[in-house]
Amino acid sequence: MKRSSRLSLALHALVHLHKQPDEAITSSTLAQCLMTNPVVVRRVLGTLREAGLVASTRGHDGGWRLLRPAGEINLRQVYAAMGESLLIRTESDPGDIACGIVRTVNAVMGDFLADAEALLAARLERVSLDDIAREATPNPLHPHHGNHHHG
Amino acid sequence: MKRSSRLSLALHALVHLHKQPDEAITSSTLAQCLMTNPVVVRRVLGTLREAGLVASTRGHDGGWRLLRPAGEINLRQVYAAMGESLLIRTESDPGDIACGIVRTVNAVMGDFLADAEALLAARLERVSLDDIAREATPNPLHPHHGNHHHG
DNA sequence: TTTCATGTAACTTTTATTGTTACATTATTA
DNA sequence: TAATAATGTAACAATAAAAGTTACATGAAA
Repeated sequence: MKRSSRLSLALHALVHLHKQPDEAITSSTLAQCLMTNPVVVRRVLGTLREAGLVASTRGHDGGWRLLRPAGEINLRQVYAAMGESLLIRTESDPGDIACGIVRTVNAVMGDFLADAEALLAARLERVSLDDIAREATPNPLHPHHGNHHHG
Repeated sequence: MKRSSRLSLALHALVHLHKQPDEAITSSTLAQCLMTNPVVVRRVLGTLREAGLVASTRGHDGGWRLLRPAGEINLRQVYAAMGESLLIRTESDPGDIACGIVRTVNAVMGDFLADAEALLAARLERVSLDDIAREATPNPLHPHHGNHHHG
């Protein structure tokens, strides 16, 4: 795994958990699916656990499970749980703000990004984990071309 | 300069050029204002030049100028010129797409981000360089609190 | 008590960005 | 034409952020 983000790792793991609800999946197994390291999986799923989306059990037959139906988990929750911004940061470092222009650019961009953030969150809320899972195993009636969540 | 992005550097430089329209400003002078290196300034402004927003002249009394009135330059143009995405990339590396779930996650997120990108671009288009420049020298009638471009 | 799993700290590797040096190119001016 | 002052750009170094790895403690079940 090179350029992936924790967000897409999280989504990928959640889909796997959703598709195998009967038994817990270990970090090692997930790591193979996600082509990464068990510790990385624990780090990512650990933050999802703090958000109440998954649970982990230790010891024999331990591993990770979904705590809620996939239809009740939306991407906004996942994205919020990961604490990542979908938007880049444009602020300069603290030493720079002596310049009034820098402050203004930061302020304008900050306002813009805050607006945009809210906008994106509202859109993410409309995509559920189940939406993704359904696309991952296309219904024969709806072949898997790119007719996604638009609208 | 540590965490700044090329986008905010570009905006900062453009405001400076706007505020001093009478003579060209050199990379070195701008570098001092932006607290960075002349070469970095050239790199950033070089891409803005390709987009037709600024011009550079070499030799004696050379430097950088704005090519258009600040009211005709909007943030969408700047952002497009810089070739940067405001959104993070969530795609995994090519080796990962053997997994159908990864492909689906990538596809869904890709669609979402493409939508979001268009949305943000439309909003950026409504902010002009002049808007920023005016805030940087607040009109006494409109003190400089955070009444920015919302709406 | 052995085994298997997570929890987590510490460290290394990798990648992207930024900063820097050096020098060629071009334009102006004395 | 020579000196000067600027950009253009390649090549490299430094930095920071992210991911990968190792090692081991902790907890639960057989």
